[in-house]
Amino acid sequence: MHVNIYMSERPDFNGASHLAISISPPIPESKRRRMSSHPLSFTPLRRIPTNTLPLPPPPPPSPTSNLHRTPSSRTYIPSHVYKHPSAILLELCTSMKELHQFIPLIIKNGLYSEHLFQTKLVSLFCKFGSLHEAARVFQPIEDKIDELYHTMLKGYARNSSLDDAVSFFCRMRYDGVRPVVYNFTYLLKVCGDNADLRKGKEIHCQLIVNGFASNVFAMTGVVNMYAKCRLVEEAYKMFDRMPERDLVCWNTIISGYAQNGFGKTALELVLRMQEEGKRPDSITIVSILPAVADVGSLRIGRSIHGYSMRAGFESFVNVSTALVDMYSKCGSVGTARLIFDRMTGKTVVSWNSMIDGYVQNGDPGAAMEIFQKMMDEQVEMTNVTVMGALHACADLGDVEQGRFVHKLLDQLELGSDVSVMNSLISMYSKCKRVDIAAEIFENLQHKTLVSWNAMILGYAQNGRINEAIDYFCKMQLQNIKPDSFTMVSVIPALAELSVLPQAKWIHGLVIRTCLDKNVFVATALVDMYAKCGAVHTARKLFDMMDERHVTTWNAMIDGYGTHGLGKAALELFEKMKKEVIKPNEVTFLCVLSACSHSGLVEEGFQYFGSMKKDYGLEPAMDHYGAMVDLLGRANRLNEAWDFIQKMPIEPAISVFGAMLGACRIHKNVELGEKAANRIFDLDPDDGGYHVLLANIYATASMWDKVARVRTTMEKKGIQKTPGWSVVELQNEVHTFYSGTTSHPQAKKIYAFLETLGNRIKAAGYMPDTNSVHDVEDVVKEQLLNSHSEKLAIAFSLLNTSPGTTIHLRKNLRVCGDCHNATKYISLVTKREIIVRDMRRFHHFKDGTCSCGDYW
DNA sequence: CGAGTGACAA
Repeated sequence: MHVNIYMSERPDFNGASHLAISISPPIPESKRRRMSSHPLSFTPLRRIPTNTLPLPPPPPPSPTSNLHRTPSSRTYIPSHVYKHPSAILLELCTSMKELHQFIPLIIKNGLYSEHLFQTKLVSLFCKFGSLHEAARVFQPIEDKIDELYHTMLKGYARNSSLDDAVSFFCRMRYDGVRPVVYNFTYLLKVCGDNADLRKGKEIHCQLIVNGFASNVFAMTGVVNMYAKCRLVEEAYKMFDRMPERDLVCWNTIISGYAQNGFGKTALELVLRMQEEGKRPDSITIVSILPAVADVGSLRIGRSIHGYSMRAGFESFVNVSTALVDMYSKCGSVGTARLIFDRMTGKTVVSWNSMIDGYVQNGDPGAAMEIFQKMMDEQVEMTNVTVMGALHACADLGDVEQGRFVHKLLDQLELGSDVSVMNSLISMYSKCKRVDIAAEIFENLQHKTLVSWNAMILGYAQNGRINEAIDYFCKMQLQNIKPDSFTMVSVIPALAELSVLPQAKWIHGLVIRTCLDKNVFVATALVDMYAKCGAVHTARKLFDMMDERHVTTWNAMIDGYGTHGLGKAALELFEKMKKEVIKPNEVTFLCVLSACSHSGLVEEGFQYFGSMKKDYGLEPAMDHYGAMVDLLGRANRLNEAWDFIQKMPIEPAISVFGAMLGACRIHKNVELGEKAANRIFDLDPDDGGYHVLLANIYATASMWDKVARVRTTMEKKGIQKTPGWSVVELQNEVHTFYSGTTSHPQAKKIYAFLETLGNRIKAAGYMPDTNSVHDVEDVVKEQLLNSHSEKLAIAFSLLNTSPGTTIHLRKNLRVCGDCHNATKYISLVTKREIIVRDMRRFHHFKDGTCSCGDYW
């Protein structure tokens, strides 16, 4: 190392070692340090070093030179002419190790007691992050110059806690050091970074007391501090009061608005700054582009892009990266890619933005390609990269790629990053591997709220409702307060359970945690109440909301639809249009399904047409499926089949599935076979549709064909989804499967069903034995009687007091016989029975059903 | 000496 050689040769320092100090004027009494803790407090404050070398004449001041700043009481030394040797040496230090090597040499040269050296040393220790060593140098110095304090304060502000910085500032004041403006700028920055408003305000006061209230630097710091504490209004007040405002100050207030979600105001301020003759620089652009993304205006984005090009900012990596981000957030991922490809010297942030851009635009495959390319080019990744890649794997549902990224974590030493671990939990959950997600979650050392949320959502989305609710309770036992995300995960799980008391419980909890005003949470509640059969409660909640999202309207419309209240659904849709809420694809899906459940065929067609004509929404597969369902249920099967033939896109399984379902209802074997064949071409192994086809044959007494379907299923090992029904009783959820005998009350239930059977037969019920074959009529009846739905109803009747409404939920569609039987049961027992099946609600009352036998 | 791009869970 050349520096060491230089030192060992004992160079000639030209005697300029302490020029700044030796010619300084005497220290006024008022500035003397209190050194009560030091036994030598009476020693002269500024001793002249004993190893003084002969002084050269002071160099002439040069007006153009970069001035070496010292307090005004001392002489300015142009740095290019003169530099303190210890300063030169220390400037060559690039690491803590080198610094430690230098110190003995400097002590040996007798420079340790020089102020410039001391200050430089403190500064370097701070720079390398060792405040402890900096303080060890600082503490014993007897005659501390102001700069030493300022340097030490800077160190505390940059490396340590805000408390340490502030208390050091107090000590500095106590020691009689006069604060300079950059003491405040550093402190304000820490207050801002910590969002510590209380301390920020104190510093602000101190700043005023010390006469910096009109200083641009200080006040920019104040503006920034308030903005970072989320008080943009206050920040603007300070900004507005400033007598003069430079570019940095404008940038500060603009990014303040942008970062607090006021993109529009930020953009307006850019216009105003230009009116005041300030040209936006690259930092203005980088600050404003996220605001453009926030507003989502491609037009404004393009004009800012144009400005940047004219101003020559294109070559700045950060500007280009911000452009990539802006374009992809405005939905123009192609343009983002063009800019990305043209960039030279991409940073990891650029790569990350491109990956996230593709993920946000629903192209996880392209995101993974970029990720692959990044690995090929050996760009060093960050946790953000990995999170983006995991998100893409999750959207692809590709566990293998997800596992690959997971393995990469250990090499990157990101295995301890909570955010990354949370992304892993989400990825595995979305890839249907909740088991792995749960393992990661259990092993996670410092679980955050987000970890819990990800885990709860994972369970909820994988149908493991009980675990979702379990974890929700567990997290509260660990004193972790749920937020809106938790609620939005757990409420749909309860909606799936369809149990009213639990619904009310979570609603209460939402109110107690003050989350009831959150649109997403409130929407989830509306949806949940509708799915629990309490559609009117849902509507009350809907009406009480101050703010409604499209999804809120969708939930309510769908709620009416599944309850067979087609008219109410359409009225609400019209109201939505009047309130100028733009319906989306999902809205139309809800509307069409509402029409379908209520037999409103003409209305359905009208809305289907309006979708593209009035709203420019291209019908997707599900919309075609809904139309086939609409025609099919209304027994217009031939029209439905024609409709499928005329579809502009290749019909998928769901469309033929709707057709097959309609054929089952209306007992049409010919079209049913056609639809089934198309389904089995597309997916030969679906259990549900095989059963549906078998049922069609059974209804038509085509037993040989029934047998053929059954054989095919057995050969291929296709499983029929077992039917289940659930009811809630005194905070316990009871699940019944067909023919179950394991329930503690099983004997009682079957006995009760027998007497009940006689009662409803007396009222006119005829068991639909047609759909069962090969066995005696008595056995047929027994088979029908063991359907999960009847078991659940019997159980509820046995265990609730007369007059109580019965709610039950089943996974498949209600079968014809159960539907008919339930009508009679509601009549003879004078009970209201609400059944939620796979598709809709059935309200049984006084011998009729709300679906009007139309399901 | 003050300003600045990406960011986990719906």
